Amino acid sequence: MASRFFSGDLMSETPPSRDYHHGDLRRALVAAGLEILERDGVEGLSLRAVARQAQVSHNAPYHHFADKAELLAAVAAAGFDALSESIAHQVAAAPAGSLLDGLRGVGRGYLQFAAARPAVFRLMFRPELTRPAEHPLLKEAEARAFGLLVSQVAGCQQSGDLPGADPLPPAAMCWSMVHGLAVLRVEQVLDETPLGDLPFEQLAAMAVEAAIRGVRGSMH
Amino acid sequence: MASRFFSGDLMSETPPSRDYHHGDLRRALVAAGLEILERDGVEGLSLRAVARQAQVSHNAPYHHFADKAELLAAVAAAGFDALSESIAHQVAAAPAGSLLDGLRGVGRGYLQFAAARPAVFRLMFRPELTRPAEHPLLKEAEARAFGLLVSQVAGCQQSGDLPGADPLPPAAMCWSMVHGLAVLRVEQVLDETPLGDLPFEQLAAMAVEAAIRGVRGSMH
DNA sequence: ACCTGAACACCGTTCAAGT
DNA sequence: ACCTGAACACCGTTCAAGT
Repeated sequence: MASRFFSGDLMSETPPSRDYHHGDLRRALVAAGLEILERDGVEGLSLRAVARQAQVSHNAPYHHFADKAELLAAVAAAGFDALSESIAHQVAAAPAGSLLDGLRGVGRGYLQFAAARPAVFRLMFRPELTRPAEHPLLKEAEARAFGLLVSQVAGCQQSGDLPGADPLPPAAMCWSMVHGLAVLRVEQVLDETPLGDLPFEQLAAMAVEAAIRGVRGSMH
Repeated sequence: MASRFFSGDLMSETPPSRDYHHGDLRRALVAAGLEILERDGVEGLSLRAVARQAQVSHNAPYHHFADKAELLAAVAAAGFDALSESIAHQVAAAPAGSLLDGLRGVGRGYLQFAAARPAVFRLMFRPELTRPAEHPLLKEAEARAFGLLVSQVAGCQQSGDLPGADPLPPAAMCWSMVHGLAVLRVEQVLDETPLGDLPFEQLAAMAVEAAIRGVRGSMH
């Protein structure tokens, strides 16, 4: 990166394209996509806009991605990795006393990520834009994030803090609860109801507790 | 001035061409939008495609809607009315014993609607396409559906089946739980996880029960 | 209350011809 | 591993001129 000097003129004579020619453009395009998401949201995320943001021609992306969906899948995969980080961070910060606190951390990390990066979160759950079935890297990133939840649930089951042996059904319930609130938030649906007056932090805490309670009941 | 005669005209009795010229095109466009949703999903729902489906020129919709968002808002409003019907139907079919059964009916009606009409459901929660803040008819249809949930929760609180006096927080929790599962379903996210093997009907029943349990706990 | 038809800027995608 | 530049079909939106 030290080879780039912009000092003043954006269109300098010495091309900083050395890095690009060695395969860095792929990463640059993903980074450009994330920047556009933060600035303009999913609506502004066109292939051509990403190319402009990365300062390459509008068809340069086709050397690294088969089509728009493949590019957006890479951006969404980066989003799922960031989500996994957010979850892992909250799990690590949870008190070590009860294993349920680790599960609470999963929910907090999920909701905090959605609130902090709503545009990325929205892209992550727009399969018509990312076509996950065709993009293993995205499915794997998705599976890693989901695995954090499942392993926490399984841990709670082994310690007896949660009933049952199969972690998938209770994990699905926890995911649904927390995902539902996250979606209502990032789509700004709550703003259009009387719920808009309630602080999101409070709703988030309630959702995490309600999910735990809902899942502690018998799930035969 | 040739009048139009359709052999299978669903809105019979009055001459179709006069209806169009007296404002029936609005309804025809909404119906066309719903048909396109069923056939091609949200992705196929362009203004021009709706006009084609209604057999009018591509700019005819502008006589009834300011722009694409206003048309889609009308389609989404029809969707929320259908959701309200689905909820009301399930509430009415619930056993009259416990008021909690009415609340269970709300959840069942919501999830059944999402599973039966996924494309309409997806449009309903795409505010970037419908701009609800600018379209009172949509917000009102949304409020009617949400009101069915809130009034059921309030009833349960008055009968002592649910704790608390303010129905909004528990309503938000129930909504989040059921909405989350609905979204994971209509976006086909469950298909990409091990959860795809579980039958949706079973997940739906579990979600409704988990929501009730989660909300019966103390919600200070 | 519509119609046809043209136009504009934008999009995803595909070329052809270069460095 | 890129570039320019053109092209295509599609889109939302706005005209102009008609019935």
